[in-house]
Amino acid sequence: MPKKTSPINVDPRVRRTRRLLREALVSLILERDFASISIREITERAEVAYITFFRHYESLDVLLMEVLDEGLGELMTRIETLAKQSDTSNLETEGRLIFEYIGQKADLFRILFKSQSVTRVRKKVVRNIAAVFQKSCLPLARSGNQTTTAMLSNHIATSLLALIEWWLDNKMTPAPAQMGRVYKNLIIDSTVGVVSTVSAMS
Amino acid sequence: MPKKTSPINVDPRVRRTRRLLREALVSLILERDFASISIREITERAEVAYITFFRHYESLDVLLMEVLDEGLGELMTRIETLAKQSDTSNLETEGRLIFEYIGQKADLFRILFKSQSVTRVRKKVVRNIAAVFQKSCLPLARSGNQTTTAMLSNHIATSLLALIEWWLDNKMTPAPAQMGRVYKNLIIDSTVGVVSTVSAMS
DNA sequence: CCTTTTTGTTATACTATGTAACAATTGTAG
DNA sequence: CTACAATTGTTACATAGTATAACAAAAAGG
Repeated sequence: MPKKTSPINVDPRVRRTRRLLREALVSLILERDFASISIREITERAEVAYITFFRHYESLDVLLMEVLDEGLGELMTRIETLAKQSDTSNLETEGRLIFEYIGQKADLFRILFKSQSVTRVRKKVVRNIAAVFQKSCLPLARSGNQTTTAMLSNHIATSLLALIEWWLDNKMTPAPAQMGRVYKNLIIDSTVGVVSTVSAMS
Repeated sequence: MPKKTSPINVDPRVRRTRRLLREALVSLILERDFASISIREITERAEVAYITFFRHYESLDVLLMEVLDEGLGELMTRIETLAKQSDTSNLETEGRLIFEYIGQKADLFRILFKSQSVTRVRKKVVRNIAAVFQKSCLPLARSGNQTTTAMLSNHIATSLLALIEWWLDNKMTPAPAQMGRVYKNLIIDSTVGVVSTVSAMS
């Protein structure tokens, strides 16, 4: 197995520097606007030389991407198992698990939604989630129309993200168990319920 | 009637300058990223002195706000009439009118969704739309729970915006008439349908 | 312990923001 | 038409951030 995929052979100084820069960006972005954060400020908080930043990242956006990728990968795998559920009770349970997970990594998701100038990242996340539902969610695939399935999976993806964002803004109430029910009823069931109606379009 | 609300008494040079700056920003933002656009570039394209920008706007964001406010006001009034519809056929018709209107002012809405660093503007728009539905959409108000109505109106607002964004990205197909039906079935009816189920939460 | 790699220090070029003083132009009122 | 007022243009300058380079210092690895 190749060692390049899981870089454990990295110089400890490099690991330390990159970790310090990530942590500095996270702590800053939770304080104020992403747009107002400079590379100088990040390196100062990380207690690292200014030029060191450019030895690891070509831009601020790349660092932000790395920070988000830290946790979004796990979210995607959870959403995949979510999308494959067809049983009613499992659907609700998996919905609960998603919101419990988000509650644990709340800081990370606050960054995803809060940081301005990451519309691009958000769109990418929406596309990924929509693709997962388009593949895995069987009731949607049953409607022959290509445009319809694309539109409905986009609806599910954006609705899920919007629900997560609202939940974070609403101090994470109601509890995850109730949010799991909301996910099932409001997002999945109601969308699946209109497949036959909407897919009758030309 | 006060003249301050509709400033017709403005110096024609001021009107001209502000119009040139708005047009320059719009043409630039449709070409590339908002983040990469500088004030210098805007003033050059507008054929206006650099310092003149600061005589009218305190920042680039303020100019962007003015550009968006040009057209979003009309959208909001249309959405208000949309939210008040309870008749089934009217719901579909008003949905069609919304998408016809968006098709006409497509450039403006592309700016709303495309321009990075306007997450703040987007959130504000969502809040405004959600407030309209929370007030006007009677079936939602029937559920006593305050949290539920806030969540559902947020769901409608974000779903509508996401559907508009998807429609613009999809080259404005299907036609507005079909999108009107989608609006009715996917966003309104399915949301109203789960009110009783979801509002049974604590 | 010696070599390699990484990091820190310092200097520099470049670009953009934002302000100020003064001249030139344009609009307006008499 | 003229004189006054307001706006705009020109030039200069202070500040801040990006990005790169050369060389010294420190840390990692054999």
